[in-house]
Amino acid sequence: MKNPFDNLDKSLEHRVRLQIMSVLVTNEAYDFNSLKELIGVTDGNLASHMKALEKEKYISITKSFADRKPNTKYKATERGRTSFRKHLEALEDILKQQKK
Amino acid sequence: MKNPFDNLDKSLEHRVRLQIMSVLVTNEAYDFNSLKELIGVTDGNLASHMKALEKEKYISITKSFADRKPNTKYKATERGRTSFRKHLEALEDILKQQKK
DNA sequence: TAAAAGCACTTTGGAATTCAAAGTTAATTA
DNA sequence: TAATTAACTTTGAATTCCAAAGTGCTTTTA
Repeated sequence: MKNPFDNLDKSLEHRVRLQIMSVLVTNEAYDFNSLKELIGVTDGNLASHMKALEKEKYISITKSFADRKPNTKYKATERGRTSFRKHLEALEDILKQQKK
Repeated sequence: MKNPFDNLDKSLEHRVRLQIMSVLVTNEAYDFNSLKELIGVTDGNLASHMKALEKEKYISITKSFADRKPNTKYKATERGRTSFRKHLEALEDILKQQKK
């Protein structure tokens, strides 16, 4: 096995972004405020992490008005799902390596 | 299950330090230069990561002269092993959560 | 014995990352 | 039209990270 540490994804090494992707991969979609509450970060901070993930094309954004309020929904893209899975696989390999 | 993301260890979120601990937990001891080669970092960079781990009391250091050259050996402390294991457990929980 | 070399740092300076807080914009409600 | 709310963007500061240069100690070489 190649060195699994080399397969870690830089964008997903940060705890907050890992958690965001974790939520978006298991949920069809998730909105800004729910994500903010779940993760416990400020709105500005969340927005900037979302921007980083968007830049990587790991997520897509849909803006609308729901209940007459602005509502932003995020989804994981296929690319995002693949990268997330690979990152988890690298983590799994690290775990396996440890148990030997 | 509590939120596994809260159980991640700040000191072990960095790729290099995670790899260092991974090596030290599976090997009785490891010296500076072997670690440096294995991980592929500069000596100064490695030294500063080691210092961070030492500050957390995750590793212990033994200096000596071997083959008439200075030789620094690192070991994982019990505290380091425990923290490392807990970090991996948190990662495992995250992985499990994903597979549900 | 003086100079050179090697190891393991420490220091320095700069770049990148992260964060909270404040400011901004667009749409809606009063 | 003023106030409110969501979802940002900007700002400024703190922290982290890194390579490169410099240092101290010991051994080797000349």
